Amino acid sequence: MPHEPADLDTVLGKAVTILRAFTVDDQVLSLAELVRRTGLPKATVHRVAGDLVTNRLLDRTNLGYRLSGGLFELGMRASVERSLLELAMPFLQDLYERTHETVHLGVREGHDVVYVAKIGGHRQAKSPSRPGGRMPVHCTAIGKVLLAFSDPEVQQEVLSSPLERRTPHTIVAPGLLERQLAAALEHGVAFEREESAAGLQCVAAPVLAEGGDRALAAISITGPVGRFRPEAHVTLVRAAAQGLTSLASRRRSLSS
Amino acid sequence: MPHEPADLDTVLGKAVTILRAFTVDDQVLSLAELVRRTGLPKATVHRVAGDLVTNRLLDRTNLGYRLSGGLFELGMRASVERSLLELAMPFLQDLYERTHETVHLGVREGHDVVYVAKIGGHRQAKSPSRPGGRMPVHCTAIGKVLLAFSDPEVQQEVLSSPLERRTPHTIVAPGLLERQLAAALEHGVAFEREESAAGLQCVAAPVLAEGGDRALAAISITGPVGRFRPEAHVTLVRAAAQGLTSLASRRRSLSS
DNA sequence: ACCCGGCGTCCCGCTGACCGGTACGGTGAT
DNA sequence: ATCACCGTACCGGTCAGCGGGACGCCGGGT
Repeated sequence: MPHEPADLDTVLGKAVTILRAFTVDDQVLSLAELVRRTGLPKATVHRVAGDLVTNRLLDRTNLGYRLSGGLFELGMRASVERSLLELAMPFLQDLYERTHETVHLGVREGHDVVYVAKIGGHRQAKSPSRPGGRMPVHCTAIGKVLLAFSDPEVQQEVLSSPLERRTPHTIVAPGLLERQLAAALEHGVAFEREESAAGLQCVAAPVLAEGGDRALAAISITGPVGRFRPEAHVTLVRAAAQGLTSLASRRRSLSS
Repeated sequence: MPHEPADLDTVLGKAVTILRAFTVDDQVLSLAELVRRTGLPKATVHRVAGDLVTNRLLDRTNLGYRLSGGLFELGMRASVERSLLELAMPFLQDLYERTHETVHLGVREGHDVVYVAKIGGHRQAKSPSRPGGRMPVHCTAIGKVLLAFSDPEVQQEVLSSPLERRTPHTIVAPGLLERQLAAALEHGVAFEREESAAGLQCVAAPVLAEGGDRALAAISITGPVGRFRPEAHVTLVRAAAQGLTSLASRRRSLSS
């Protein structure tokens, strides 16, 4: 259940509906555009958006509304991603410094992976991912490894739902995908070869929870097909992920 | 005007009041604790918090409520800090790699600086700053340089308000502070010597807006008193900040 | 055993905050 | 001029939200 449409019969529901109408690419939306996207009556959007502005969740510009800095502050206090980020930064840092390729940290949320951090230099491979952004689990290395180290039920849940094809190389056959998940579970790494975006390859390793069979998060290294061979970095990602795993086990940051 | 108390006579006001009751250190709050902090009636908090949970802005654990991952996603879409972060990462990255000291990116919001990013390694100097966190402008290098490159009115506004003393070295004399701001404006860098936390020093340089007289953000390098000399890194921060300045001028991400 | 303080949950009748159809003024394209 | 589309403002009906209060649960002090 990715998007429960939120309860539109309550102020709060309308408010978050409006907030969620903003995507990563659309930074600023006009009132009319908000009306279009949310399906709410114009007068309502006008009023609620106004309230959101006075409550500092939205900014008003001459071009329209946009998500405010206050919302950024709030989001950065979100406990799980916050502690994760804090613990992980040094490891991600190391990885970047040794490879100079793009490094990701992500968690699973439903059928998607949500990127918590992304580190890249000036010449980084141009990937569609963004911190706070989402990608389908089945077409990314991080997603696969997260799925491999999930409860079998959710794994089945994902595998049995229709798999979106992002590129010609995206794996949509559940059988093949299932075999890759098994391999990922066995070796503690997953790969991706141009399955989410053309010209990109990835390796990913899991950050494990206490028991060692469930993943809290995953780390990946991404590079362009030419210079970058995922196999060459297996030990590196795995080491980083394991380091983070042992560090995380010493902290409380889980729960349902 | 740091904290307009939000309108408590509206659902939305109550909701954000509850959300803002969470601080960086208090990741999970019980119902009772929320009641205490917000001053709202217990029944109200119970209901609104419940609504926030169904709207995926809060998580419910057996220990209490906490800010959810959905809020993190939302916050990462906030336009200004988002584009800033995206553009700045490579520069921050470079700075870290060359110095292996803690690197910050921050913006000003009222009398505080809000940290947008923080990069540090395993052995980083332990500073009180956190991404999404706040510090008073007058006791940090970033804050000073941001203030120096602000409208004179806001500068006066800050200088004429009581300045909190964080450490014995915190500058609370408006006169001295004013002189430092003038120097920062002239040289394009500001310093801090154990003014926000014991044992830490900083250099910061401004990322300038189109006109070149107002700062959008600032970059800083932080290190421990022993091995770290701020003066040694002046050219480095300044170069990074200028690089980012020219990059930012080619993008639309300002406005009031 | 007993009580007591603090917790989370639930109930329920009153009321004013929210709703959204409707109308108005401005602006740019045709 | 005309039109389409925008943002803004009004306003009366009604129902969602309100919060005092009561309840059951737990743990710790006596």
